[in-house]
Amino acid sequence: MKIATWNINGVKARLDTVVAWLNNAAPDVVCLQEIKSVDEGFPKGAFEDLGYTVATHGQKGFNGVAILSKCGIDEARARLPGDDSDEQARYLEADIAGDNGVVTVASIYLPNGNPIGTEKFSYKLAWMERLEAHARDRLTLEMPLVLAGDFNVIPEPMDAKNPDAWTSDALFQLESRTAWRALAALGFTDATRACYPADDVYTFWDYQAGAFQKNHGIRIDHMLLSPQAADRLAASGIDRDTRGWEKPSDHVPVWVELAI
DNA sequence: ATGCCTTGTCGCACAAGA
Repeated sequence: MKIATWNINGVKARLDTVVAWLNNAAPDVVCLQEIKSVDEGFPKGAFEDLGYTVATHGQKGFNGVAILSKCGIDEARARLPGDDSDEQARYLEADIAGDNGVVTVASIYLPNGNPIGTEKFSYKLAWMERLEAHARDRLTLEMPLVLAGDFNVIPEPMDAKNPDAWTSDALFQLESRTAWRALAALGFTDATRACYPADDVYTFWDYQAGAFQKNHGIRIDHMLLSPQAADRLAASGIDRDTRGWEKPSDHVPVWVELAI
């Protein structure tokens, strides 16, 4: 089962690009972030025509996540537990059956948190605490689980072309990185880093100042695998070329191939 | 030091992104 994640920065602006990539990359399951659409406005039919079952958790104008699956969706659950007053659409998980078992896949759009020192940063950290608590719960099931999405965290200096440029950014704060590490330490495998332990691999390049041309990138889109998912990891990759396409997202797809 | 682009919005500039 090939599972991918991609922050598309607006589904309406990106529909043709996403469809072209789907035809090319042929993933079985896709987690999308920043759809920037309400559920009713999501172009479900365009994806159903390609054989995908579609689940969305949308919001007007900002945020919004979705999951596409060629293996159907047994059950989908929106919203991260732990704060009923949180109205931002940033979490959706789905149970998906493969040929050799069921996997739970989560599409995550973790808060950016900038600027630091504001309620946006404390919201990010609180959200990460809720994510850790939920992940802890799910891990007790001892089932294949994939946490996929835009985590808005640069885990290590090697995950940025120019780490010094990010020292005062929420993505690279010690608190953000510590929360990421605590989450991973529950027993997850960072699939990209496991497959590319020493390479400069990035998933985001800013639209501004020719960042992609200078390869001024950062790695902030991640796929965390529970032990039962990591045991079945066959391959992973980053579809960097999509950043050079016409009308690109500022993020690129990240994927894993699991024997499920 | 600042803005650099891009998207969506009851637009005719602005917020938010990272």
